[in-house]
Amino acid sequence: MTTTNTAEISPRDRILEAAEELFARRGFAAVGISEIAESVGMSKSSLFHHFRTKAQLYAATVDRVLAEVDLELTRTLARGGSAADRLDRWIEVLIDLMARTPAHARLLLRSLFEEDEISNVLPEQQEADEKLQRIIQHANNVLRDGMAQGELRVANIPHTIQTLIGIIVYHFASGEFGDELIGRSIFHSDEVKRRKREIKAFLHHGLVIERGL
Amino acid sequence: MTTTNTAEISPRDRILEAAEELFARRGFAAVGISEIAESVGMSKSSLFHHFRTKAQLYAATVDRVLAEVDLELTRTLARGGSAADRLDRWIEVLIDLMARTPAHARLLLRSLFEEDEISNVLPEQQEADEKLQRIIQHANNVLRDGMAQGELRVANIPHTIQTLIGIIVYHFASGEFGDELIGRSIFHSDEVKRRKREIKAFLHHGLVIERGL
DNA sequence: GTCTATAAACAGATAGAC
DNA sequence: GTCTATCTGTTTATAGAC
Repeated sequence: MTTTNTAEISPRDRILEAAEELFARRGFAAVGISEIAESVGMSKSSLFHHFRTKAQLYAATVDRVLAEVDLELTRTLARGGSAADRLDRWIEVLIDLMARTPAHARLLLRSLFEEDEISNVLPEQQEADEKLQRIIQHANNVLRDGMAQGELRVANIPHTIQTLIGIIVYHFASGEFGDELIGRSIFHSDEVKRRKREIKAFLHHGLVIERGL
Repeated sequence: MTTTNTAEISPRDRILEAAEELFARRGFAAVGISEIAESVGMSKSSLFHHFRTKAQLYAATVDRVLAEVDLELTRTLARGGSAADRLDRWIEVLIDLMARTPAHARLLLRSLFEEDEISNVLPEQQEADEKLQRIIQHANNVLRDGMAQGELRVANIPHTIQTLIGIIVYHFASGEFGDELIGRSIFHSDEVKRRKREIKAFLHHGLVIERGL
């Protein structure tokens, strides 16, 4: 058994994990390299051996999250089914991912609404962008199919995607505010289940009761 | 006519306006005092004459946004009407506010999902918190009334509030990503109208068409 | 691959003149 | 109320030993 034991976590991945936790919570600018190094139990210099700049580390961190999201969504959609079923699974998988790794939700929200905090020409940044495009394309395809086949109400697709992101990603990124509003941790198992039920009910019935019925 | 001419904007407000624009776009940590000072055409020291610390300036900036949101929501809800009508107006007013001042949406989203980036004991922070509580309480009241009177489907109220925030605030805070997804500026007048229509349709009909109908 | 030491730039904040 | 000059600490990043 040499150093290529797959059971051991590489220094690179330990750094990425610590970086995700910190960047997710406080954002790129508020987190120092020394803080990440301390959290992972290394010196700053060792960290710079694995990532040349802070920006590159951040981009790699975001890329890693988007890769996981893209992978799981691609996998569940490949199973096929009706558009309504695939939409259900797209939502379910995304929620499970956010609920399992709270840092993912926050970092994903940051990657959506923070203006490019970093140079924008890093290869890691471009790869992350492509993954984000694929994630959105998945939703696009499902919604298009569902509307074409009469399973979904005809609506503006990009706006519908924004609505889905807002309903799912914002909620699980809302941290202390969300906890206080909901009354307990938004990541509590029962509360995650409740979120799924509430979203499903919203998608099926809306909120306002039609007077004409 | 002395220096108390109300038509002139006070240095304090000019600072707050410049700070909002910068903090909204890049967050507390990424914006330097000198940058704000330069943007407003002052030296750092002059800025420190009006606000003792950067944290206090940030808290005052957030407080100012929440005060405007709270004021407009309180005003529109005071006009009364059915719960469904008041919900419509709560949404309409919030959207108009976000659409009119893009920085508001981003700063509001930050105040919701960023963990207290500042000391948490500043009076400005506490005032902002109270305003946020009032904004949420408005939604709480409207939803409670609507469900009690059969105008709204019975749903979990905190989760419904999270859904409304996600649908409205996240969308208008989504910046470049939103623009790219939608295909033009999310703040374009027609696109804001479309957002209102899409949200209203979602609230009235959901997204999924029931097979049993 | 990890470390100590350090460079170079910049941050928030203060002193004190005008 | 605004300025210039400065203090003090921290930042990202590098040099070079082991």
